[in-house]
Amino acid sequence: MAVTLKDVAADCGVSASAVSQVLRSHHACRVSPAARERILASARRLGYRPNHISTSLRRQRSGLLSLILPWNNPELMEVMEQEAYRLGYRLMTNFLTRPDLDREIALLNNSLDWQVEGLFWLPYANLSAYPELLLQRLRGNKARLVFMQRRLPDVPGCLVGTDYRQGVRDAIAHVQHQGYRHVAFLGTSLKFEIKSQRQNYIQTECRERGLPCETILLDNLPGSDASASLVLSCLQAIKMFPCAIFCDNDSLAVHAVHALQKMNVDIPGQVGLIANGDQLVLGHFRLGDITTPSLTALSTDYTSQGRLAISRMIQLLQDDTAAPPDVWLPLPFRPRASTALNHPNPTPPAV
Amino acid sequence: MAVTLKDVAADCGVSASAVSQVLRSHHACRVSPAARERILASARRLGYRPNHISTSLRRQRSGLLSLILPWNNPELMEVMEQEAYRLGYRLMTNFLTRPDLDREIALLNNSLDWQVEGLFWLPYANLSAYPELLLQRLRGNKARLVFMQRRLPDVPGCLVGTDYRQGVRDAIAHVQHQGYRHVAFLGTSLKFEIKSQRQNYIQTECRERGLPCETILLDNLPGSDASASLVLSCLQAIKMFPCAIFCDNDSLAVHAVHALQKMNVDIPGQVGLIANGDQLVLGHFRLGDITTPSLTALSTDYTSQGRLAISRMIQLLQDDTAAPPDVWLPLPFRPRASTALNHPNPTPPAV
DNA sequence: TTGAAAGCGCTAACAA
DNA sequence: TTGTTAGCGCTTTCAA
Repeated sequence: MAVTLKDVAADCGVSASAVSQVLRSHHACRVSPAARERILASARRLGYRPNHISTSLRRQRSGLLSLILPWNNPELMEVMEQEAYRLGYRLMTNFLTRPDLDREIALLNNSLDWQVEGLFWLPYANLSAYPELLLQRLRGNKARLVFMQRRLPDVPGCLVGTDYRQGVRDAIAHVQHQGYRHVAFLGTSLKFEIKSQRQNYIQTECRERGLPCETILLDNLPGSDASASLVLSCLQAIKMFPCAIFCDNDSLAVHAVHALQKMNVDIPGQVGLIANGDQLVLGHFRLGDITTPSLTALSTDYTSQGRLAISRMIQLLQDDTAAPPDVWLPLPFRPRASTALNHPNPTPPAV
Repeated sequence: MAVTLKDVAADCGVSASAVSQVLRSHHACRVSPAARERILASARRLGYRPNHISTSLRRQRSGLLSLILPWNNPELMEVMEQEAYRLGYRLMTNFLTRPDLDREIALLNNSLDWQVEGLFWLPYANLSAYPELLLQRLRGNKARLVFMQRRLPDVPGCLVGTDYRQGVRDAIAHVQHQGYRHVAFLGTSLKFEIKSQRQNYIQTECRERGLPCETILLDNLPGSDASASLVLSCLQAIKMFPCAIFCDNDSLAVHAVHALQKMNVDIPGQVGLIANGDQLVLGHFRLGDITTPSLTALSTDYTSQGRLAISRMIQLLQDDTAAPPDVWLPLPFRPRASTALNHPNPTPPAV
């Protein structure tokens, strides 16, 4: 069906190796100009296209990279895919929207089965959760590994992440300065290391600044009707007003807005809201700019992170020697309306 | 480096083909139980994993599918990837956020070079824009084609789309019933067939219902600061109030909300807003539920569309004979606050 | 300057 | 029940 090297060779009466030389070699031209011309003409006329499967097998080099993340991140996907493509690689992307360890493992194995040259990975679980066989493959020096945000111990590779500590510091300083006298952390109770890390940063920062800090953990991932229980948990946990609630992701923040508004709680007067993520939505807008009130947020710069991850990968791929050092990108803090306190002495809402 | 069939064969003293039989054959067990056990044990112990590149080459069957769309659609990607995976295929996804014909062509060719078995594609340009070589490859009966929303003539394949006609009909009926006396279509002036199709539907429907209808086309894609010019175009085009503006995509709708609010135009009192798309955002929310006011919208059901596209592809892959018929999914209309007119005799805004 | 040959890892037909 | 063989399409020595 498809036109192969052999077809081109037969068409212009040379050997397959000559055709391969002319069509695919970047450096040398050990073929006579005349033959060269004939080969190029034949190839064009027949519509020859190289078969990536066979070149990958022969060269032992697939040109594939794989991205595996525990959530759907269009912004990161887009920039990484484009950068990879620009540099001659093809990125296979997989998002695990819900926690699903089996699928995560299957995807990692499948990627490795496809002989990917590199893997971008934000591991959802801890080291012990992954099968030994998989870890062996990962440790075997074949595929390069760039961890996104969180590294697995004892697995070689470098890391590109976002530095939450400074972001949290900025956020807490801001809300204290605005006059909030209480802080609450609103998260999900999933055992996911990064999340508890953020929680710790917030608690530490509040302690140092003498701000009381409550923690509210929701049992299940917020579905579309989780708002009611959410607002109740929020308000019950709040002892002093005005209170600033740090929502551990954008989704929680939107839920909180809806829920608080339904109960006529004044944002930012009685409750201030800080979102973590501030995702790019529709390619143009940050989530925090779309809601009413607009949401004060820690807005992770996934475009930079993605670009950096790719360049780190290229480094790993090019010289086998030293892994480049981990990078932690700064996390911009964006104050918006949801924490612009203008009630010096607010009254607590009637719960 | 990696453990191959040969390694396993050598390890337990049988031939490679025996190992292949035991490890990879689904049907027969022509190998003695004893040998079988030894092989399985060796494979497990050595951590054998099949090389997808070589099996694909040998079997002439890659198990790859490719999705190429002219915009970033996380919802569609997620459902299609999962469905494909469930059915034993691996989906490679590529989004072209900005119009980029060269990249689109390159991605199509690259997918075919990888010997994908099927291609899901929403062509951005018209037939004549694509090189003849590419069209030949697409017409050659190798890779199956499922067009998303829009088909290219003279290229075999089936289609899965959304039926805008009924959706538009519902929307226009709704705004007329709400009391809007004028309609405006707000779109981008990109030459993209689907868009002008929607525009036509709206104009036709308005004509039949005796509603005057203006068209506003923006020259460039809306960037973050396009709002000002946008609102001006809108308001200048409006001759009668209250006016319902049909925004051809979510992004335009959000821009319109911002712009109109900045100019103190009352939504829905003076201007009603209808969004097309109503994308799922953060996996939980529809865009129209996040904004204030909430946006009346035509909300495309990408989850159904994706699932259907995959099942169509499987049909194409399984029997070569007849292409399944095209499908047009119904397009749910969701009235929300942005068209809930409550001013019977509104005054025009001061422009 | 060229072609023959070997082989990447695997599978499937064939022969033993 | 098994091993041998011949490739899939391509690249890269090696010998002519």
